[in-house]
Amino acid sequence: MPKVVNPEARRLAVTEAVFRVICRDGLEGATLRNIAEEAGLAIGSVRHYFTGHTDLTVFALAALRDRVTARILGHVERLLSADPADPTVDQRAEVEKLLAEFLPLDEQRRQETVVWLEFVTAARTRPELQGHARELYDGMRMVVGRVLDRARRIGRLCDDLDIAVESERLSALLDGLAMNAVLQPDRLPLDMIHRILAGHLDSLKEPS
Amino acid sequence: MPKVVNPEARRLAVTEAVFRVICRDGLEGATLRNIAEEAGLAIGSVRHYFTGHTDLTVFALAALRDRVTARILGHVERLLSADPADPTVDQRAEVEKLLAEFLPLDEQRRQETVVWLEFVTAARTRPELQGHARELYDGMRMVVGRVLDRARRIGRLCDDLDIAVESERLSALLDGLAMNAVLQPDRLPLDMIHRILAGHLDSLKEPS
DNA sequence: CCCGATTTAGCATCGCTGTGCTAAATCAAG
DNA sequence: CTTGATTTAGCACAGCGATGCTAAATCGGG
Repeated sequence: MPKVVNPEARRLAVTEAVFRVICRDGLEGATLRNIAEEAGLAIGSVRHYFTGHTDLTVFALAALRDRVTARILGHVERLLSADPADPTVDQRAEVEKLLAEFLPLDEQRRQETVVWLEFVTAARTRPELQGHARELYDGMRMVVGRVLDRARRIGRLCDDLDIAVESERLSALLDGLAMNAVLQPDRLPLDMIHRILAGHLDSLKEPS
Repeated sequence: MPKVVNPEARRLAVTEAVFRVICRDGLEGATLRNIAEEAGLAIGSVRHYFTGHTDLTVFALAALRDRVTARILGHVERLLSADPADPTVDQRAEVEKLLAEFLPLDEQRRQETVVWLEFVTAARTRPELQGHARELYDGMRMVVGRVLDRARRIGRLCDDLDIAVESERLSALLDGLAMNAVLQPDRLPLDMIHRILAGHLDSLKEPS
């Protein structure tokens, strides 16, 4: 009987409007009115799918987490299931490709990085965001840790390195690069980012 | 004839109230009302020293830049003027101490780091903050670059490293560490931060 | 004492926010 | 076509923001 609409699709559409607004005006500018306008809806319509501003914000952060997780996990599967002895796959290149997924190297990842930065900084003073923000933090450490674990297993990681420390160091480097690439794009061109990541991986590998 | 008051001191006092409010509630909570209350003044009094909210914000960012610059520059002078041949000074330890000044290892630096993070992320969408934010960015690169330059001159830097790349890599690592230490203090304890920095410096030094 | 520039305080306005609530529009089923 | 649940739209309100403007309080000099 009712007008038929896919509610989940609507929520996703609104969520993408949220991302665009945050990218343009920051989380501070992500008001219900701005979001509704960006989504091409009336404010009342948006409120039909989200009980309030907090709900919408938390939902958007969860959606970001899902998006990032899905994108990264694809690469993780591909890397971790690869045969270390297969000469046709360049293990080092695969690792570099995987880790580059955490960096804003194209428009999609740039948008995700901006939204991520806005959310995690806001989470410091907004308890309702802390949970998902921490999930993003932990998820990244988990992935980086697995990559280093695997490198050690196949004998490509320098022996005198502590994986716990190196995992945190590499993660912090990626976070810092992502942040600076987004905040000062003029000062940090893409090829410099690539060279930094490559140089860091070089410093981790077992001299052969 | 007038009531005598040191205006500059007043402005500084208000600025410190701004820092405290940003630390507690984020830049979003740094409204004239909140700041005036934190400073123990009436809103009208604050407005006597700052023409508006924008002025106050920009002034506070400039004050942060001055504070950080002054603190770092002291260490820089001490390090750069030290005699490389003097066996009583541990060059490596001095460098580590200098770079640690960029990290939130005590309450003062923690507050500065929080305020820094709030400002630089906000500067992305607020043109009036871009200038000082960029000065902070460039200042850090300059200091780190000088440290690496000096290390190379005294033969303590691995020969096959590019200073421009390593300067940016170390800066990004410090930024990432600072950010994560402030946003996820539970996950990144102080001794881990020290071990990461120490490990990074180890990876840069010329094997002797 | 008292004058007056400086400093402090506060009122009034306007714009924007989130949100409770109501009402209209839509469209598949009967 | 009629029906009615779903969806869309929007009004009204209270709260908080910045800010133009006015008025009171302060206190060193004459």
